Amino acid sequence: MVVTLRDVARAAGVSPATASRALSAPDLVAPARREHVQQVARELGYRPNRAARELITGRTGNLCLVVPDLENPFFAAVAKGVQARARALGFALLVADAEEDPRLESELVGHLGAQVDGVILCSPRMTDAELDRLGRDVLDDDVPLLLVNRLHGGLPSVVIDNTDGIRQAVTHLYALGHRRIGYAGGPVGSWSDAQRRRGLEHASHGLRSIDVVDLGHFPPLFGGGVAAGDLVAASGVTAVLAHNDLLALGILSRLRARGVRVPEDVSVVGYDDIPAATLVSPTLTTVTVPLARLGRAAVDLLIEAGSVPTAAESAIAAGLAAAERAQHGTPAITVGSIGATPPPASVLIGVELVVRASTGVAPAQSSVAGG
Amino acid sequence: MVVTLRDVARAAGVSPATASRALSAPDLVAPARREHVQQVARELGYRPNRAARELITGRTGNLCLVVPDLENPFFAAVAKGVQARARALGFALLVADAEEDPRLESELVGHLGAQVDGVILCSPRMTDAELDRLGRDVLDDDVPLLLVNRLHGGLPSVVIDNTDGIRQAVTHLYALGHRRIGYAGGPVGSWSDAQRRRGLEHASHGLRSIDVVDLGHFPPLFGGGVAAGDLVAASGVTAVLAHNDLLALGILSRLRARGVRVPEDVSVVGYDDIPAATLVSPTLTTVTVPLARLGRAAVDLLIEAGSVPTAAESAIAAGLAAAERAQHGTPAITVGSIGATPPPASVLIGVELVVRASTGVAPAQSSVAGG
DNA sequence: ACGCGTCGTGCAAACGTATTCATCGAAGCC
DNA sequence: GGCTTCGATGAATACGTTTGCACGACGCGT
Repeated sequence: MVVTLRDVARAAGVSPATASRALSAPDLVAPARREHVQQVARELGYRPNRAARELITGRTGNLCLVVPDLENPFFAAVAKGVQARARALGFALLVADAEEDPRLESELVGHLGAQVDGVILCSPRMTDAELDRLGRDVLDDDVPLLLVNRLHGGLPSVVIDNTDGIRQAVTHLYALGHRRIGYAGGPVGSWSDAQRRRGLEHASHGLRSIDVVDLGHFPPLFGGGVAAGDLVAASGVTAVLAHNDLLALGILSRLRARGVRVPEDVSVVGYDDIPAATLVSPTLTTVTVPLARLGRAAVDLLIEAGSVPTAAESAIAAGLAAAERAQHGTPAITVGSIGATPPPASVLIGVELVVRASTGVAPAQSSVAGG
Repeated sequence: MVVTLRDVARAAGVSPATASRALSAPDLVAPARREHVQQVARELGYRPNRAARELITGRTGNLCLVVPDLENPFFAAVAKGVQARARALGFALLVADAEEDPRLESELVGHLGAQVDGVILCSPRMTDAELDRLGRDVLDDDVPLLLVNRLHGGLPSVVIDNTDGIRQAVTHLYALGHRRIGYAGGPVGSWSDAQRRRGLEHASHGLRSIDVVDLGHFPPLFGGGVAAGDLVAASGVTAVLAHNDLLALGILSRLRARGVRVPEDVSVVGYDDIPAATLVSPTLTTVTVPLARLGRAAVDLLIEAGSVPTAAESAIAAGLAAAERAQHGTPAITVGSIGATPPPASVLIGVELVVRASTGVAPAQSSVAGG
C-alpha cells in the first residue's frame, strides 16, 4: 500500500543503502545513479517515514513553542514569527498554550521536549529554580531550550531591550513636560516587569525633578488596565507608563469612562505595539517591538544552539540568516553569554517608541486628578 | 545514557514484552508484576521513545491545525480551543500559519499530514477541487481531515451557524428602523462569505420594504474595513453588516475619520465577537461565536472520525466529551452527514447577537450620506 | 608494474517499541 | 485425578530508515 525505501531501491535496481543516500546525502552517490533513484522515488510517490528516520537519527524535525496565552496578541505575533522561520528551515512547530499557569508550562516542556529538537519558552513568571530544573533534569541534554524575553543562567535567549524602551518612553514624557509619572506594572514575578522597573529607575535617575509613582502589579490584560485606571486617576500623575498595551488599553478605557481626557489630562504609553493599539481612539503611543523578527531570531538562535543540523538544513539556515542580515541591516545585537560556551549567546531586540495620540503636553496645573 | 524499555525489563526481572505490556496495556499483566514494573520504570525515569512506538503502531499522538493567519484573533481563538482539547486528550498540536495563501495551505497539509493522526483545516478560500485532492491524494487514508467553518463533500466539519447569525443581525437592524442595509463582504471565494450572503438574502426576503446593498468584497482585515468605510458613506445605507469584526472595526474607524457618527448616522454590525470588539468606542454590536468551543468540538469530531484511538485515549475522550455535554448543555447540533458513513457528521455551532453601542435607531431622514 | 588512496556501492546491524505466537503453569470441569 | 481451558509470560519478529564497515574498481604517483 505505502511505498517504502526498499521499494524504491528495488525499482531502481540499487541497494536500500544507496537509495537512502541518493535521497538524503546526494553527494555520496554517483550523479547518474543519484538522479535515477530520485526519479524513481518521484514516480512511485515515495515519502520517507519520519518515525523510522527519527528512531535512528534522533532528530524529529520538530520544534516546540510554549506560550502563556495564544490569544494574547503579543504571543500570537511571536508564534507567527516562530512558525514562519521554523517552516522555512524545514521544521514543523508544536505549539502549546500554558493558560498563564507556570506549572503547566513546566509540564508541557517536559511532555513536548521529548519529541522535538528544541524548545522555545515564553515564560515570564516561572521561577528561576524551576527554569534550572527544566534545563537540567526534564529536558534531554541534546534538546536546547531558548527563552523569550527573559535572561537566565547560560540559557540562550532573545530579549527585548526593555531598558531602552522605557528610557525612550520616559524621555518622551519628560520632554512633554511631565514630571510625575506613574508605572502600571505587570504581574508579580514577571521577569520583564522587573527589568522595566529597573530601567525606569535608571532612566528617571538622570532627569531633574522627576517623580515616579509605582501603581502596583496588574494582570497584563485589558481587565487589569481597568483596575489600574482608577489608581491612575487617584494618584495625581499626569502620565502613566503601562507594562504592556493591553494594560494601557484598559487604562484608556477606564479613564474615558471616568471622564478623564487623554491626552489632555493624562498621557498614556503602552509597550509592544500590538495591532489593537491603532484601533482605539486616541491611538496609543507605545514602544514598538518587532515581534515577528523576535520570533525569527529565536528560531535561528535555537538552531544555532542545537548545532548538528542536517547538511541541507544548515545550508538553508545560513542562507536565510544571511539574507535576513542583508535585508534588515543588523537587526540584533549579540550579547556575550555568561556561561562557558560562546555560540549560544543571547540576542537583544531593539525597540522604538512610536508616538501616537495618547500622549501630549502635560497639563499646566498638576491639580487635575481630584480623587 | 537514556533509559530504554529493555533496561526497565532487566531491572524488573521480566522480559521486554512484559515490561511493554505493564506500561501500555496494564490489564494484560498480573497485578503484582504490573505494579512492580511501573515502580521500576518510575525509579529509572523511563520515558518511552515516541518514534519507536510510532514506527510500529503508525500513530503519532499528534494533531495538526492549519490556519490562514495566527495573528487574526478569530483563528487565534480557534487555535487556543483546539490546543486545549488536543492536550486534554493526550495529543500534541502542530500549528501552521498559511499566510492567507491557499496554495501554501495545501502544501502544509501535505507535509504535516504525514506526521499526524488528523488534520484540522481552516481554509475559507481553498477551491473545492483542491479540497478534494487533499482528501483523496495527498493525505493517507487513515488520516482524517476536518474542516472548520466550511462544508464540503463527505468531510467532517464544524461550521458556524452563519444563516442564523445574519438573520439575528438583520432582524435587529430592522427592528431599529433600518430599511437600507449594506453588506461589506469577505474575500472572493470565501465559503463562509458565500453562505452569509445567502443567509442575508433569505433573511431580507421575509421583511417588508427592506433593501440590501452589496458593497463588494474586502480583505477580512482592518485595512479592508477602511476601504469599505468609504463605500458605506457613499451608498446611502443607514446600517452596515460586515463580514467580520476586523472589517467592522476598519469601517468604524473610517466613518469616524470622515465625521460620520456611529450609531447616530450609521449603525455597524460585525461578526465573530473578537476581544477588540469591546476595546473600541463605540463598542461593536456583533454576532458572538463561541470559538473556543468550536475548537474543542473540532478536535472531538476529528478523533471520532479517525476512530481506532488508544484504549486510554478513548476512555479519556469519552469522559471529557461527557463532561463537556453535562457542563454546557447541548452546545452543538449534529447535522446528518451527506456521505455514506454516518459517524463523521458535521457539527453546527450556534451563535448569538450581542448588542453593544455601534447600533441604534435609524436616522429619521435617509439623506445622511451626502457623498 | 605495483601499491596506495579514493570513490561508489552493498551488506548488515542497529534504533526502541508493539505484537504475534508458542509455552508453561494453574485452575476448572467431569 | 486427568483433561481442557484460560491467563500470564517470554522469545522472536517487524516497523523503515540510517550508517559503519568492507569490498571492489579505478586513477595516480614513483
